[in-house]
Amino acid sequence: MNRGRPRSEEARQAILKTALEMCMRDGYPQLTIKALADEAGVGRQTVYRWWDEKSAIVVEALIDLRERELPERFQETGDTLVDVEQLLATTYELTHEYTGKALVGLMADAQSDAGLSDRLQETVIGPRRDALRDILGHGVETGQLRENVPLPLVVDFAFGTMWYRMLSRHAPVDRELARDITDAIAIMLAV
Amino acid sequence: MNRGRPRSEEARQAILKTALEMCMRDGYPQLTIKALADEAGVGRQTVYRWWDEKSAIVVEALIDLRERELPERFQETGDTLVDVEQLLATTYELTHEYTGKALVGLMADAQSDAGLSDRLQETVIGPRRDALRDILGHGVETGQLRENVPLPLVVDFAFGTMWYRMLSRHAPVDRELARDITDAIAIMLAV
Amino acid sequence: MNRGRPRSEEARQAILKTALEMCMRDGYPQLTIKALADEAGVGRQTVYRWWDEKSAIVVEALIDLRERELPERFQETGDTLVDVEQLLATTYELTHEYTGKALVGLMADAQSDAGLSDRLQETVIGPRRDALRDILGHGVETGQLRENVPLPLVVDFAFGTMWYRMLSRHAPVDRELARDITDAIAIMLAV
Amino acid sequence: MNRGRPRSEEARQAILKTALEMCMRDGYPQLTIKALADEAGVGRQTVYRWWDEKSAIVVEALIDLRERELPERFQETGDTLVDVEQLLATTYELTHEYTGKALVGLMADAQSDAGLSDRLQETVIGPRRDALRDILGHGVETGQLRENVPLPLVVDFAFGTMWYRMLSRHAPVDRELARDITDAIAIMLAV
DNA sequence: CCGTAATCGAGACGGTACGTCAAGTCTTATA
DNA sequence: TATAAGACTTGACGTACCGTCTCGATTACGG
Repeated sequence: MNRGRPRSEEARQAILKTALEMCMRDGYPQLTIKALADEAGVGRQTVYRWWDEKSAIVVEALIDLRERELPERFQETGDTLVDVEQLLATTYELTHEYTGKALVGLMADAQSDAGLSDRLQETVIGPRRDALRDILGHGVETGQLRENVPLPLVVDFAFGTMWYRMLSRHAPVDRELARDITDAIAIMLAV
Repeated sequence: MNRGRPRSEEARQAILKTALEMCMRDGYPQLTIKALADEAGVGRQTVYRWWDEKSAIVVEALIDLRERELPERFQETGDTLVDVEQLLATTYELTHEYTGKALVGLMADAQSDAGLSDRLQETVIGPRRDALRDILGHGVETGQLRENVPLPLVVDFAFGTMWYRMLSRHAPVDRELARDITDAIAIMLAV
Repeated sequence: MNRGRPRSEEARQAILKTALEMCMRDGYPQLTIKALADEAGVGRQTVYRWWDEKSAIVVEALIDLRERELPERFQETGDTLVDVEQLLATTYELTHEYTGKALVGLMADAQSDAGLSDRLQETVIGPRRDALRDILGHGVETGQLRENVPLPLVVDFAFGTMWYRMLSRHAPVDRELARDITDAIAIMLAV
Repeated sequence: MNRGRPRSEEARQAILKTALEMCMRDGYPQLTIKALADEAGVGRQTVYRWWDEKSAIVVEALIDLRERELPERFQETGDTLVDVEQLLATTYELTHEYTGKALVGLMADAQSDAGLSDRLQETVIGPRRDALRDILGHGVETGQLRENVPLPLVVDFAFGTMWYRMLSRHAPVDRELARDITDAIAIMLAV
């Protein structure tokens, strides 16, 4: 049976919230477990008891954030190009403002951590790709877009540009980019 | 007038070579100054004398590699689409095989290091973009490609997809991608 | 209220014991924090957490030793000359055999460290001087020694000779010296 | 035959002078070869070419100083007690003001360097002892002092007190001490 | 309502890499 | 050949964080 003191939800929230804040403020590499525990007002052991490594903390924090933020920002309309632009605008904004540094750090860590790579694929990369692809696929089905175009490459275009700009900062990641990409997709997929 | 013992070119080469090797083998975060010095058979102080931080070492190593490898792999033909595919194929291969992990690590570090970000822009990101844009621009000038298409976005497409795939590993970065991207560009820029 | 994991008395003892051993064996200058930590089987940080500098470690080790060794070796008899000789013999032996190199090193360090100088005065030099002076003073009070002799200079004689010989090694510091010095004091202070 | 550039006497003097200055100013342990060479405006190799270790430099500097200073400060009179006091006063002053820190440092180093210990005995400790002993011996011969007193112990008294006070700083080493010690010797050796 | 047991914050533990400093050696051009 | 300059390898310095441990104090549940 359940015995002993139950896990403190308060501590969990404080850790996740502080982790994201520190990522945004100082950058992912500067987020250390020690600093995180201190700033969250939590014992270091409490962190290690529930998470193996700092990437796991940040991933969980990102999922929590997504579940809170995405639904209330994005509603499909059925008009493919409108939905695409809306999805991209929402994704770009959320990623750029709140989770950019954290995600780049996670991706970098994943380069030498296959498990983390898979987890990111399942929880962050994949769902986003699926969402965009579903919209585009629906557009093809309803005749709004033409067939015989490799949709994965179109998805790569939309998200690849975002990542590329976030990494190299040669151009902004904003609402205007969402429109430009949508326009380009419209041309490529014009019936 | 007296200039003292000259810098050891041997040590410099050993450090740069070892740095790239360790990046490829173990990953950028696992490349520590101590391990690098030990494996290069060099005093730790010799590393610190010439470079401020490990990112500077890796950047210099990448530049050296590029100067050695790029010229002998890529020759322009004048046929825009051929040149584009050749440039992308060469860039994809070199980046994916030799410098991928190093570049991802550098980009991640650059998220919280403006100086490094600028240096990467000047030495790695910018030149690549310029090379592709020049080829595309020449294609427009010679009438091989149509006008009125935002070339920067096309460049984002080509390199963004590469970065996106290198980061998330959802699809390969290879010669086939170079052909697919070139095909897509051909469609977007068909006269 | 919560005080965390308590300090490890085991580690403390290992550090102090090893410090004295290394001083005796290798000499005070050769006692490095790193070597001390390694030989004591202790993390380096554990040393730095509790002591500012190596002199502080050695001083504490000397105090601990003195508290263990002195009481069981020296008991006053009331006969001034006997007590003097016994105190000197004990001090000479303990100093020469166990703590000589350590004390000389500390004294040398104290030349450019006023704080250390004061601490040595309080914990090592002063108490020794007081002990001898008390015995001599008692001898004067009880009429065993004559008055009107500057006792501090007599104390300087007894301990100065010890230090001088320990430093320059031109003659031994042993039981015979204790007798010779006591004889000389007997002549100087004969009633 | 002699070939090549001759040794620079200028450099030698600069090194010895600077070594003593730095000892007095910063203390013997703070005198590093690097800092010495820099402050003397001399190449580091020039130091290592002529001296094995820093103690050798300081010993040579002390000998040079003694040869310059002692003769012009001390002239024997034939009156034993006057000569004793004059010798002690001169020695105390010179040692305390100019060479104290250097000598303490050397003595400390000599604790784990038998060669240095011997060299100090020959060049610094021994000659001083001999000088005082000669004066006392002459006093005995001429009947100014009584026989049957162990002169070495008297010498230990005079110089031991000086060292003891220099080390522990519990009392000054000055002209007054020279008089007090001379008075005590006068009592001990009264005919 | 009392004991058992898992949690909590705190902080010491043995490690490892950091970036700095000086050691003693070497290699250059100049004198 | 000696010199000033300064790069070389080496190793200790003192610091920061790692991941583990041990403490008293805090909460739940089951007997």
